[in-house]
Amino acid sequence: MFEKFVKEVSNSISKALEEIGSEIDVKSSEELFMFLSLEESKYCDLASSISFKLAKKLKKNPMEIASEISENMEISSNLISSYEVKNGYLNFFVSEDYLQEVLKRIEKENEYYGYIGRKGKVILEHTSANPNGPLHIGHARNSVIGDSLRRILNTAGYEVETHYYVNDMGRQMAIVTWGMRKYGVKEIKGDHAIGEIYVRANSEIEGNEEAEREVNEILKKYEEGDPQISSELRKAVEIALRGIKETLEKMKVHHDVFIWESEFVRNGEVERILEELKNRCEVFEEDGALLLRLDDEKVVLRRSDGTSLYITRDIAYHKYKCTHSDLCIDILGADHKLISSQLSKILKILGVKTPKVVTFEFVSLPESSMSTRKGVFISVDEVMERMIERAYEEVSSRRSDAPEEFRRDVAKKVGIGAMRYDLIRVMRDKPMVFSWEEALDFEKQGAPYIQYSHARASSILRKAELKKIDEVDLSLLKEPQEVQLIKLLGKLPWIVHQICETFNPHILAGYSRDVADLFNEFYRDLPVLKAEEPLSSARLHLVLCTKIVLRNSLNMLGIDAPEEM
RNA sequence: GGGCCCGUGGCCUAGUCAGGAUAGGGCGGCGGCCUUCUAAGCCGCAGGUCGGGGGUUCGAAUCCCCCCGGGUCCGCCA
Repeated sequence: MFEKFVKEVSNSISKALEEIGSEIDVKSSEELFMFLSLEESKYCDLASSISFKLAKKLKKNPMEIASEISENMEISSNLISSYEVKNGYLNFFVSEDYLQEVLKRIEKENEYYGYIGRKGKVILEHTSANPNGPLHIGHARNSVIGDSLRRILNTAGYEVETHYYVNDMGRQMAIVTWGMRKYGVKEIKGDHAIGEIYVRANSEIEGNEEAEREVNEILKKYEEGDPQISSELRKAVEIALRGIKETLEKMKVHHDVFIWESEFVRNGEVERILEELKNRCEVFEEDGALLLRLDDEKVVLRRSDGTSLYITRDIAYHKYKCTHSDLCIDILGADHKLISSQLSKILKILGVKTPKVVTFEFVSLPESSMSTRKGVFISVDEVMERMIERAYEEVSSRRSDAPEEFRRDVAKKVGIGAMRYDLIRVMRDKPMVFSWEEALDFEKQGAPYIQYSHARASSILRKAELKKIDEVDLSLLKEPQEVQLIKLLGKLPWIVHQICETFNPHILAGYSRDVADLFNEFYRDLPVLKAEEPLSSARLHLVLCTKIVLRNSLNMLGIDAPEEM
């Protein structure tokens, strides 16, 4: 609803500007938003500092300009109640109609509230960790950003297809295959079993020329399609992948397609792309390898032994993704920035649309960065297990009367939710340091806090009978706690919009916490069930709307919203 | 050496893209609130050179330049 309000305010200011004779030509509402210098403000519901902007141009006092605009402004929208000029700002206020519209819309749209009419197909690739060990907490950041974006974009209206790109052709899988022959596979969760082999094989291979040669041989034979090697290597990938999938499922992370890298070699696409590149740009040989010149850097496209490289196969994969979608998104660690910019340059040469690359900084340990190869990492499995355990202790102490099954269920929802929330709440560009103390602290404002607010709202609704919204006098909701809460509830679609523009899902984490905050204040100060009619009924609808917004927000973050906890 | 990112009270963090009205939160600390809808909650107090220095501007956490600290990339690895 807030988007509508923004639009109405924009229109009013634009018209006033036209009256004054200021020339503007802005098409989209986003441009208008920027041009009119609209900002959310604590002094009003929407402020414009346009007069400051124009002051320079018109060589006039901002105050004068503001009053001039204000005098020429006409409000035709029922969503705007009033406006004022203050300190040079144009301050707009939302109307009572607006507040009621918010509540009605939320109930009407219910689980779809947050939809903003986006259209088109999105292919979103995320996680894509090499199947050479278990997912660690750094991979989890990728998964959580990717999966939250999938849910948010989907709510916005996009058709989203998520991909996990399985790197079965890399050197690391050859190393695993080599190690698997030597040590066999332990009877533990597949990804952990493969991880152990990988670490052990790596340390043994290092500096061992004989072993290095054997690994290269495995790689070459796999690419050639040698049946024996292929079946061994594929088996290793499958074992690891089975474990990874189990972990992802527990995290509530969903992938629609798992696509194997080798596919693009087998179907001849890699070869076709090399041919096309030869025709389109400067490709040359050096010591038997095939290279491409990009600006002042050189990119190797094929090894001297004839095998392909990651980037070459990635070109083929991206050609597929970008031609089969309206928007192609990659969620990648910040270390991939260079290679993805090279990839985009090559795609441009091929005349293919380029992907939107969404990067995130690493999660490290207090003492070092993580390394699958060295076996230095904290697995997501371990984090989930300990967080669920912690949550279980918590429910058990708070709800000692509740049945075991209930406590287990809540512990799982809270534990996983807390982990996801902690990974999503921080802006992607910021490096994070993982600490157990921090992870296991459920006292801070995190997922459990928001889930708890949802449970409180649910609890009230369980105890009351709800009248139809049209039969309730919503104008009774006048207390500041109520009004503020309603205003915030009205902003969910706006939040979704912002995330679609920036791919910054942490905005939603902050928003849902703010909703919980205001709801808790409302909850403390104003009785619902014990209020008199018809006020009680009106408040009940506010509780329902809050519940819907909290639930939808949590859903978009992949966090369960328990009815009771 | 070059590129990219980050640097906000003891700790974590929002705000930075699109410069504006007293820099928002949280954790930890201190002090309060359970005979009222779930206290995983609420209220109050203490705590800030927005890494440093220049510059642009009526106005800078936000834009530009330099420097410092941390991360990361610059392979016939992925």
